[in-house]
Amino acid sequence: MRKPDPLGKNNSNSNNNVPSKLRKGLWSPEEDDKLMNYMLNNGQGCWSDVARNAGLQRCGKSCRLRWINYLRPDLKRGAFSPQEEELIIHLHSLLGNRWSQIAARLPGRTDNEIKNFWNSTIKKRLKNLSSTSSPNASDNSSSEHRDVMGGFMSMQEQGLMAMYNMNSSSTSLSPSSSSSPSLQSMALNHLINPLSNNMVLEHGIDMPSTIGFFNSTSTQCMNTNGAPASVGLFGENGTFGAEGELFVPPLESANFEYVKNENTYDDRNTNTNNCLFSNADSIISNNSNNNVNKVDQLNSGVGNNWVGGEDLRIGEWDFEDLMRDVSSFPFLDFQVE
DNA sequence: AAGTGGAGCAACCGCCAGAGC
DNA sequence: GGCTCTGGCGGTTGCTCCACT
Repeated sequence: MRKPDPLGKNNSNSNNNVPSKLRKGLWSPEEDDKLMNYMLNNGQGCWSDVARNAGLQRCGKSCRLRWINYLRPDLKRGAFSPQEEELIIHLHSLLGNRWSQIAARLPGRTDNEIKNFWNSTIKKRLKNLSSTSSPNASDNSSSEHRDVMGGFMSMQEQGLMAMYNMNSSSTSLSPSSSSSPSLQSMALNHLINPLSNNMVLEHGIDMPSTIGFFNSTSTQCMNTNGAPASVGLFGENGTFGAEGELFVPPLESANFEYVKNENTYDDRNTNTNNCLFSNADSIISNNSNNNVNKVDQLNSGVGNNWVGGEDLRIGEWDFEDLMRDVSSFPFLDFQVE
């Protein structure tokens, strides 16, 4: 961690337009208080205005980061649960280093947090595993393999680990070393037909019949065989999904307003809001309203909407369902460059 | 007790995209 | 179309803590 820079000496800011008096380094408790109070009273606006109006000698970007990664009231603190770890691995295998999109599916977690966790912990485990695995890891005689998290690896992951092992001699095991999709993502992509927006899974990957996905041009939630899935149909008014059924939104879906127990959730402006809803009462499409988040909505969480008053919490998710569905869900918004 | 190295993590850096002029 | 500003994102840095020797 960096020391606070009370005199603002260390000021080679990347933004050349920022005056040199701006502070850098660790945030002091006083600065945190200022920013927190300002955000709670005024809500999010232009971040450079936030910095100025809150009386902070910080650039807007710094304020934004501090708020998103540390001060936001809906942040979940503490160690990652095994379920979260497993979900991160699954999502990373699908999305690569798209931390913000991974974070969008982990309520209360930030992209920075997940990125740090991956780089410091999971990557190391994968590396250790790849270095200790036999070179013939792709020769899977058994149907199930224990993965690094102690759970059973999916078919995709077994193949991915095989790719890891096959490539470990020629690459530096760097799924996070570039902005391109990770090795896992690339491996996974081999399992997905890239020619169709419907992305039919190949090679006998099992697709749960009760879960569908959205193609990029229609609102129809499809099954792998092209038939409508049993959940996830958008209606003309944007509502969909029977109560109690699992809905998995597409990554780059339209903005939604999540309504639960009369608490309206303003899900705009930030793409850290998309969540997997296991028991949403209703979800209303919300494409037109670009209002700025307001204080009362901030109090119920800008970014992810999982705060003290909300009765839907991470620990209450059906992670078993979540993992099963996510692991086989062909998210549509990523491409292999 | 002192030194050392790794782990964890907050924050910065640099790039990019979109909006506005 | 070009420029500037702003927000967002992924990669990286560097500081602190802590276990180990």
